[in-house]
Amino acid sequence: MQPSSSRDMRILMVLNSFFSILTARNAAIEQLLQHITLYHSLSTGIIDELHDCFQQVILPRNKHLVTEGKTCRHLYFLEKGALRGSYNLEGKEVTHWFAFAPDFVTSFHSFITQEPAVESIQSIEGCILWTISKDKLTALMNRYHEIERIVRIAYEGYYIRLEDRFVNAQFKTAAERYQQLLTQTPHILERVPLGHVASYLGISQETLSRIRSKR
Amino acid sequence: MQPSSSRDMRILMVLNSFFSILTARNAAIEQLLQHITLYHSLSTGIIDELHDCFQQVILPRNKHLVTEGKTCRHLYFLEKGALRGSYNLEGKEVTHWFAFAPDFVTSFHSFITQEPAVESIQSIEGCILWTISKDKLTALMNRYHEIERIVRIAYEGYYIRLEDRFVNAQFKTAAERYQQLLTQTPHILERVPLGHVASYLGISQETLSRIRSKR
DNA sequence: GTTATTTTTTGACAATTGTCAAAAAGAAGC
DNA sequence: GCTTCTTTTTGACAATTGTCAAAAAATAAC
Repeated sequence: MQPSSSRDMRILMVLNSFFSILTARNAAIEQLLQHITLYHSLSTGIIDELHDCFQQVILPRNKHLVTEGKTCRHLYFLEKGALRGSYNLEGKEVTHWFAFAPDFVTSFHSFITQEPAVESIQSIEGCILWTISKDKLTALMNRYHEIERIVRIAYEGYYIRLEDRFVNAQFKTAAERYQQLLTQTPHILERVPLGHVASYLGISQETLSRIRSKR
Repeated sequence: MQPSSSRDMRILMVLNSFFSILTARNAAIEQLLQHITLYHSLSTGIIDELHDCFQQVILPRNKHLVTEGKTCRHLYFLEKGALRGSYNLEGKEVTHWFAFAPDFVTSFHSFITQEPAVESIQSIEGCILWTISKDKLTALMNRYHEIERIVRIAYEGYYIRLEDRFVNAQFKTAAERYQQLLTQTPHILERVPLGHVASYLGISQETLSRIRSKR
């Protein structure tokens, strides 16, 4: 038995986990920064501010991030994992979107209007998120034209994405929508149970099952 | 016969029409400015710039503003009249939105990405519009944080509007969608032929007719 | 490996909505 | 007024999709 070695070992483990948290933290916010850079370059002053404004959130599987009826005061960056936004429609819970890392997520209607959310957001995998309050984001946008621009550009992208889904929902048949899912976002099928995919496509689970069996 | 009086008359008429154009022009851009103010207040320097950047367009009834396949390089403010955005879906032309003055209009996908438009925009009434090119708008956004902000806020509003329509298209029945049209946007029925309203609601004209007759 | 639990598929039938064709109603031109 | 053109409604039938119930398959728990 070697007490000192055992003690060293424990210290090392503690230090190790400490550093891994730190480095994980840094690596993580780096991912957020890198994602933002896709929209627009960032000046160094702003990078420091962003470090201060975003906080990490760990969300286990099948937990609520946003609950129907409560006002959503935060924007989230999904670094790892997957989420779904769902509606309560006459007692039935329907999925209307999925988010996969890396992406920004919130209950947009509630976040924008600051009215109670009509949708819920819950994790379908264990998630790592970074969150910023609406107040802080607004302050950042007031102070930095650059941030306002990033948010504007982000909205453009989210608008187009939504428009595409609207046109599909309105004018395409169930089979066509499934076909498009297969070609454009096949990863959804690999990470989400079919029941959720069905309501995401706006059809019943049985119909989706039959569409799938026909080829 | 009184030549001088007649000449005076002619001069007066010319002057009159000149002034009426000017005042009409001013009144019109005032409407645009006032509409923008709903999003955010404007400082005086910017107001002058906006006068220079926007140009008036008169569009008679049933004319194209944006044509499928051409890239849309302009944003429009609809001061008077009504427009519809339509898709060519396997030979059939379907309406996916209406715009009524006052509102901003463009083929968003094309305007944002600068790819060829998949939709057309045409007037369903005689229209007065004010147009600004994407280049000029970008320049304005670069120069004025304020303009960037207005655009960002505008996108928020348009996003919410679209989200609402998406949820309806995806999760509500034809009758429910018609009912919502009746309560939320009844003016559409008064200004648009039923065939267009039907595809706007994502149903056939015959089905819409039957829904209407049932109450 | 066996047992529970969850997810997916299948069958039978009903409801909704679409399609095609024709009639009726309304608006516009003369 | 009458005629022409457009818009809206109606009828008959087909196609699509939903609902309920049960079986089969897959996954998780022990």
